[in-house]
Amino acid sequence: MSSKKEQLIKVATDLFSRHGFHPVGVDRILVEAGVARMTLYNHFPGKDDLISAVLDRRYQDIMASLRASVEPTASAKEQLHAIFAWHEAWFATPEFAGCLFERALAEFGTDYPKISTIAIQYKQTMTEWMGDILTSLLPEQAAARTASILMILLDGATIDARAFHNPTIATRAWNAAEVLIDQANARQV
Amino acid sequence: MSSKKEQLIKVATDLFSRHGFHPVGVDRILVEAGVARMTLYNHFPGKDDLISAVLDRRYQDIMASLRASVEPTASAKEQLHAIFAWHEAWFATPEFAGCLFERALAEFGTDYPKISTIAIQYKQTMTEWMGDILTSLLPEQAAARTASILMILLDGATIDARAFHNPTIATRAWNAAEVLIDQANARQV
DNA sequence: AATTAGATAGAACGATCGGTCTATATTGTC
DNA sequence: GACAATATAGACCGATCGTTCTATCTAATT
Repeated sequence: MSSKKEQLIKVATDLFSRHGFHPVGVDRILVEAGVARMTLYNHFPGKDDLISAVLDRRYQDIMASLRASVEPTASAKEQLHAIFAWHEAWFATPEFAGCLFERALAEFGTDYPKISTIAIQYKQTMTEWMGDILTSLLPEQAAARTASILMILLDGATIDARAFHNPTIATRAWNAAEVLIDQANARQV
Repeated sequence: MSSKKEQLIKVATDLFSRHGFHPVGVDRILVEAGVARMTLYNHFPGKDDLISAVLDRRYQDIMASLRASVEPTASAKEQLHAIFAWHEAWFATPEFAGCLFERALAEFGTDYPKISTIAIQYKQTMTEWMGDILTSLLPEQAAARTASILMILLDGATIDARAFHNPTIATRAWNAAEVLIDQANARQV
């Protein structure tokens, strides 16, 4: 894989994260990456596709990092707790600026499938994953239902952590998640 | 108040909601509003201030609509349920495109105080309001803690409702909220 | 009827946008 | 050392950006 292409994705990810997708022009990416104009357009048909590549890379990085932080032999609740803890650590990161998928969705809406598809897929993958973990505790339907609530909690926590500059919101979200899991579990016995 | 100014705010709100803040140029707003260029700049120093005005208006409209949908004599849970029900109705609206405050925050970050302040204030007002309602059920600290969870649920539900085109997520969020309120209430007795 | 404030159309500003083209230079492979 | 692929700098494209200016016109107030 070309190192120039890697460099472009890396720099673009950083700039988009810091300033958003629309405000960052192609020129700025080129200068900051130290890459010639045509090199970008040889690797990507256009800016849209660079954004797609950035989101795609981000998707793979995040999922790998998340999966690495979850011990597969641990209990369901421990696994889910690890996911929430991963988010708290992320929120505390100095470069944290919200979820790039959410922001892409916010800027482009669902009208640009090339961009919005990845954002939605991320959400679905996360929900399904948590649903799978929950099947060891709950029947399938309840697991799916609870997983979608956990996703709401994660998304809401991510939003509020950025708005309030408060990483500990993840802990609060996990406390709520634990109550909901226990309650779903108790009800089902 | 000038009808032209009103017209500008109204049309800008519509366009920003549909396409985002950056992609909508001043020209487009002018054409769609049927207003001359200088009329806009006589009412607003610049596009930023028009965005501010749009968010400010939105803030007042939403709060008024929300407050009108909540029966002040009802029980705490009924009042909170009304807030969630309001969101569900909103999600089901054909023009629903996420929360404009969230999207402003996503596009501009916290670097533009003129814009981000209103978005954050909205979140704070909502959280405090729900906290106030909860004080009839819970001690002050528990009320504040629970309110911030309810805010997370509302924000997460708003995000996911747009991403999944699924208004019923509000009901799911309310079910979770009810469990959490009851649990906080039971623990405290 | 005179005055004043607000709105009008439209040209123009410099800056930036995403994208194309060309011609030269560098690189890695056989 | 030859060859093919990749990267380079930089001019250039038309379009759009937010904003300013001028000069005319309309509407309300006195």
